[in-house]
Amino acid sequence: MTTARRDDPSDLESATDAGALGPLHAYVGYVLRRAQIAVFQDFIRTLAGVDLRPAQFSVLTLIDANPGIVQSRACSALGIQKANFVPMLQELEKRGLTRRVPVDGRSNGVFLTAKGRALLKRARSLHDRHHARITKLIGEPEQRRLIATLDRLATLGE
Amino acid sequence: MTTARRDDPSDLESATDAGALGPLHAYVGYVLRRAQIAVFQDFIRTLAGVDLRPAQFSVLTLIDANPGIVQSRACSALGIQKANFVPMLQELEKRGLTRRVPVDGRSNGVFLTAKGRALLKRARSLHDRHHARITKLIGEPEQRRLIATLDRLATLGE
DNA sequence: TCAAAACCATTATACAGTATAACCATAGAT
DNA sequence: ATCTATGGTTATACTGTATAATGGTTTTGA
Repeated sequence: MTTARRDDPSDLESATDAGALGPLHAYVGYVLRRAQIAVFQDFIRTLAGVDLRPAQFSVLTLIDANPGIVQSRACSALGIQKANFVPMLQELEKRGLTRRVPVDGRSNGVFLTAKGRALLKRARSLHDRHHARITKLIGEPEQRRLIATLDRLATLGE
Repeated sequence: MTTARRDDPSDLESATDAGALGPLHAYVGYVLRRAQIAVFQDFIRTLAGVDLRPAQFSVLTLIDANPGIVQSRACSALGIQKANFVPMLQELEKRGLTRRVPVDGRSNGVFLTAKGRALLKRARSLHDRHHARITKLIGEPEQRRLIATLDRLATLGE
C-alpha cells in the first residue's frame, strides 16, 4: 500500500495534478479548501494513535480551557450547531473522556474526565508534531501572518 | 407554535463567539477550517442566483479552461475521486451545462454546452463580487501572499 | 402569581462531501 | 492472444453541516 496509491500520477508534478487548474488557483476559496483538506489529512494521520478527529480534538481542547462550560456556549464558541454537538458528546462520553453535569434543570456543564485529560495530553504531544511540520513548511512569521489573515476571513459571515 | 423561536445569536459580539477558544485560535488547522467555512458561505450566498455550489463552479471553471478534458484527468486536477465525479457530471448534464463525448471506448471528454458557458459567465460576474469582498477585507498583497502560503500547505499530503 | 416568552438539550432527518470496493468494458503492452 | 492497466460507473458508508420539532426549564413582566 505504499506505492501506486490512487490513480498513480507518477509522471505528474503534484499528486493532485496542479496543472490545468486555470483560474482556480487564483481563487481564495478554492486554494483555501485544498489547503484545509491537506492540513486535516495530516492532522488525522498524525493523531491516529489517539483516535481523535479534528472536531473531537477541538472539543476536548475547548473543554479543557473552559471546564464546566455549558453546551450551548461551547457550541457558539466553536461555531457549530447544538444539535450536532449532542452525538459528539455522547461519543466522547462513551469513551470516558468527557462528562456532563447538570447545572440547573436545562443546562449541562461539560468536563474532561481524568482519562480525557490524559488522552488530551497525549493528543497534544502528537499535535505538536503536526504543528511543527506546518511551521517548518511555511515558516513561523508567515504562520502568524497566516492565522491573522484567516481570522479576518472568518469574519466574512458577520 | 408559530412565533418563530429564536436561537438567534444576533446579539453576540461575533456570531460564533470568538472568546474562550483557548489554544484553538493558534492552531492553523482550526483557523483554516473556520475561514474556509466562512468563505464558502459567502460564496454560496453570492452565487445563489445561478444555483452553483463551490464544487460545481470549480468543475465548470476547469472544463472551460480545458475543453474536452477527460474525466480521470479532471479528477486528478481537482483532487477528487473519480467515483464522486460521476454524479456531479450527471447533475450538471441534467441541467444542460456540460456534455460528455466519448474519445475512445473508455474515456469521455467533457465540454461545456453553450448554456453552460453562458451560466459560467454569469457565475463569474457574481464570483467577482465575492472575490472583491475578500480582497477588500484582507488587501491585495496579502491575498497574493495568502494564496502562496496555502499552496505550500496543500503540499502537506505529498 | 402566573402565563408568555426565551432557552437548553435532544431527537430525527436531510444533504453535501469524501472515501473505498467492486464491476465492466476497453486500451495498451508483451 | 493474453495479461495488465486504465476509465467510467455503481453501491455504499461515514463525517460534517443544517433545519425542524419536542419536552422540559428558567426567565420575564403584566
